[in-house]
Amino acid sequence: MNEKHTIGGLAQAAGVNVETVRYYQRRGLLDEPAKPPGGQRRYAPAAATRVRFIKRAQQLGFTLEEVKGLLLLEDGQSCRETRLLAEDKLILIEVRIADLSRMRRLLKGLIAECAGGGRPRSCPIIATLSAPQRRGEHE
Amino acid sequence: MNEKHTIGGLAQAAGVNVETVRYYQRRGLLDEPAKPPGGQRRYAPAAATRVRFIKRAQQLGFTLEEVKGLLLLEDGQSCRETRLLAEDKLILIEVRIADLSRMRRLLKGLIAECAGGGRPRSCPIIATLSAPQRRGEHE
DNA sequence: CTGCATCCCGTACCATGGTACGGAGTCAAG
DNA sequence: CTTGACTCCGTACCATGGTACGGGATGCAG
Repeated sequence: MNEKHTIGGLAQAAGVNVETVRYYQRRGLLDEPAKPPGGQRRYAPAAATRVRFIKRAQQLGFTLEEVKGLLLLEDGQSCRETRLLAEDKLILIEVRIADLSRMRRLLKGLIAECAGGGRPRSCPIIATLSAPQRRGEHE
Repeated sequence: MNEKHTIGGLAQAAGVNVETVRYYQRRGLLDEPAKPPGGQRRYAPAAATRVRFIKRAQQLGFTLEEVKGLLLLEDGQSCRETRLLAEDKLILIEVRIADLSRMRRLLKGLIAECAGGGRPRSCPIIATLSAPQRRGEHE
């Protein structure tokens, strides 16, 4: 069961569409194993791992280009530049978390107010969130 | 300076392209003020606020359709259904935060390991992140 | 060795979130 | 009242991240 996959097997193992695998190959996120003369390609189990990683990273909001960068972390031999890359991504993630946390706080407040007494005044979320765009917060 | 804007002024005030404003109108996220017979539309300052809100929400990972939902929080008179909507969005945000937090933890670990001694073994991030996709975590 | 499932590969199409273009109308200064 | 900037509106185009399609080759079961 842990043998080398055909593209279909890989796709299934990784939980994606065959076309998606091909697409990742075209995009350079996954390399295409050499085709045995007049035959079909075979993928090592690691390929499935890689595809799953791509999917996870995407769910966290990275674009395929960014994921490509993340994948250098695995491929690159150079741990040094690799670490810098990871640090960049970390900052990116932290900014996103901070933004979302702010949004969460605001939403919670809104919900509490709404739940409070059903007062007829308009929910304050918009006014709050779109205030003069405090600089340096998520840019 | 706080007068009603033309579409260009609105776009500038909100920090977006004129075409984007039109696009939001087409998408129903912003309503188009009536055009005075044979003239040009004028937008209340609140429109800029709204556009800024849309942009912020997008940066937090909401699609325009979702933002449309969020905007009902402002538009809708009904605080009750509005609250339910907000609660849904809150859950969505919390899931995203949880995912990102996991990613952050992993990246931090990776960076620490890399920084540790420059050992030549491959960075463990990929293996870790793409582990058998523990179910119930971010689905 | 026949037949069905897959693979291969190129090309086309899709949704989302815009951006660009072009011709006609309008507004405001000089 | 001319000129230049802007508006209006429809339509076209763009990038991203895929998905679908179709014809020929291949693989594997019976």
